[in-house]
Amino acid sequence: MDITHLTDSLNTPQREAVCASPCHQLILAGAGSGKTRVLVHRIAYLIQVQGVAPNQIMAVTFTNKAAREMRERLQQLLGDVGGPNRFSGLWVGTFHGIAHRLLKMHWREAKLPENFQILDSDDQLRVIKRVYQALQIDEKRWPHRQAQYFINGSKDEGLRAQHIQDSHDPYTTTMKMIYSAYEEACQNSGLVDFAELLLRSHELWLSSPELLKHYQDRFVHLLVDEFQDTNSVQYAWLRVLAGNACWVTGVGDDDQSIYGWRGAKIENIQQFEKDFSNTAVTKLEQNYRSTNTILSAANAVIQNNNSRLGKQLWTEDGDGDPIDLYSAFNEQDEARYIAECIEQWQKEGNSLASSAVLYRSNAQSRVLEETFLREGIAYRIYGGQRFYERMEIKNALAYVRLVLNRHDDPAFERVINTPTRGIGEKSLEALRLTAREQGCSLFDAAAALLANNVLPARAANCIKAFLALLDELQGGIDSLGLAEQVEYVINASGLYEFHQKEKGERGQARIENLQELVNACRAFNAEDADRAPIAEFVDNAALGSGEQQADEYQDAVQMMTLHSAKGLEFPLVFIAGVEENLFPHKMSADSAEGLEEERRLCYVGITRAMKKLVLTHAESRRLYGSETYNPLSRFIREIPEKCIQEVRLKAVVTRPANVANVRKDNALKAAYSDEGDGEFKLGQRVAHAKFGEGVILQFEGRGPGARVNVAFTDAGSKWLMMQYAKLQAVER
DNA sequence: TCATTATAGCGCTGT
DNA sequence: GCTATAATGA
Repeated sequence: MDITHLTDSLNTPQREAVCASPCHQLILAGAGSGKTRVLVHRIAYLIQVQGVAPNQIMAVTFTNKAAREMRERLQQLLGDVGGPNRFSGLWVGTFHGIAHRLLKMHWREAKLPENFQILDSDDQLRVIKRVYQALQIDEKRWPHRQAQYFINGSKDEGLRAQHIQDSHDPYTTTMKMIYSAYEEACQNSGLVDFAELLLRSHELWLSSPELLKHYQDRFVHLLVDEFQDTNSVQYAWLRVLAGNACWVTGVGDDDQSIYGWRGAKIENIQQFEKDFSNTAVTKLEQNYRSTNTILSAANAVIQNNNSRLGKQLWTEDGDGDPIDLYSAFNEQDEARYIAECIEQWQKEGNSLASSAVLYRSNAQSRVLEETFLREGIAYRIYGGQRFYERMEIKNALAYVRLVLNRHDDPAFERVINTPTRGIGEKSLEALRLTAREQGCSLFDAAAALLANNVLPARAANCIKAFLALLDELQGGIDSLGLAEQVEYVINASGLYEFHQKEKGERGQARIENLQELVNACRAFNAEDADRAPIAEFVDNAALGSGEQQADEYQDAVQMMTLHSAKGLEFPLVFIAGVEENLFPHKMSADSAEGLEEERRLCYVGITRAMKKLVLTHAESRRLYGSETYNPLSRFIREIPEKCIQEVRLKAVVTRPANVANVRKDNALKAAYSDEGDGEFKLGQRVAHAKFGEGVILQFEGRGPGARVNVAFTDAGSKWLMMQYAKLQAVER
């Protein structure tokens, strides 16, 4: 058989991995070394050359994005070979998605109600808060977040509350108590959080040997992407499923392990070779993505980490452009510089979508966003406040969830008084109390209280009306299509009207989001014929796989955190806020492991860039309300000097830059051309009678009508008319 | 008793 | 900045 289409485009180590005879494989693939390509070609090879049936293969990823990409690339490779269903039965999905699928199919064995719902971390926190109330725990002494962290951390390690060692310290005792009550609350309401999906499906293997046997017999090849991100439960889950007769392929890069805080264990890579005998190890070190300069920087940075398996990326590509380093006065100036560079990039004939701005924390996106908006640069933000996490969307979905499962307490609490219908804290407290005493759901409690006639008339009427509404919703969605169902729920619940009455642009935005939700329903393709599409839609929303937004195809600058950039590549990459306390983040600075993880994150960021990398930092930054002055990130000093060129505005070069070549590139000409009037320059420190001292960021126009943008120390940044502002130059 | 409005406290990364 | 609580008004 002709297999050139599978091997043509591969280098020697890649080809060896793809064409290996059945065996356990560990592929250590550096950034940009063609990891996904190898994985996809390997699957195609198994099917087309080794005759493995598609339904004997499972491929697991971490993000929905990666799963989607793998599916698409498989389709490209195999699509025309054997008709549309050529690889039906092949399982491609995220750990969470596959675990969810298993639990849905085997809910009885997993001891879950058939219509169990997924809890996102927001919902989870709500449940925890309710547990605090029930147990009368002081949230001042034990912050809610701490309990959430404890619960998730325990689950990631495969530990139930009962497995937590009893000890005499109050911390463990309290946490164990909370964990235990939380488990009970979830079980009673049929709720499953993210970590629970994994833990539960692992327990499913252990408690149902015949079920496990079925899947062990079925899957002959197990392929796992981003292996360095697996946590203890995921690894245990894999090992059990693999059994003794399954070939496991792990693909990963220890240098890109950035989810330690979520329980990921790099050690799993080392453990792999011990647990699966005769593992063939392949290293992919040739990089096809970046210039030599970018790779040198990445290699130099990551070399400062101690615990590494050891890899050195190389490329046949030339040196390319140096890495630019821009020192901004503040975050406004930083954003302005980035916007200018992007405009220049676009003028040179590049698309906006070929550029990306990466940052350590989502809070940084706001200033960038405002600047892009002002400059008319289209942008698209990934992550941050996600669509399905918006309040109005969660409210709408809560109604849907209640229709599907009335015992879903978090959903019940969320909407019982949204829109306001006269059921306040007092009534709710009565419901909670009954639910707690009876060990039943809030819904049952409401019904019971009404039946017993123990509520004040007014509250009783309101609750009665709410329950009637639920009935009405349930009746109303029969025989409607998915989108119409959701539309109906939004209208009949009064949510639409509620948000319409909200003042300001906020309400308008929420209405638009709700409409967007209906659109998303319309575009949704249900896959599981056995389930109501609406139920599947809600689960999908909770698992975050509906992440596509409306403007997906618009040409726009891509903005995201460094974490969510993993696996992506862009010709032009900005990393903003390369400062101590921000990157590396101050929360990670006190531990060696924390710092090494930050460094790996930096490595991930650098290696996203194909042609050009720009690093920016701000000398002063307004963060969380107060002004901060952060020194340059240590990571910058770890990059060889020859790779970097410092870009500074002429106006503020008061001391010689310590890097040889200070460049006057095209992007900066725009800045030079508007140098302003006479004594005032960009970066000039000025004083204003009312606003105090500040720094000039930008000029617009000339003569008496000219305007100037000044970032004031106390008053924030303002646009002022030159002729009225009466600015005084301040000598530094 | 509930709804609305003003103020204090807290903040990383994400399935 | 946003959310959770406290104080105020209906």
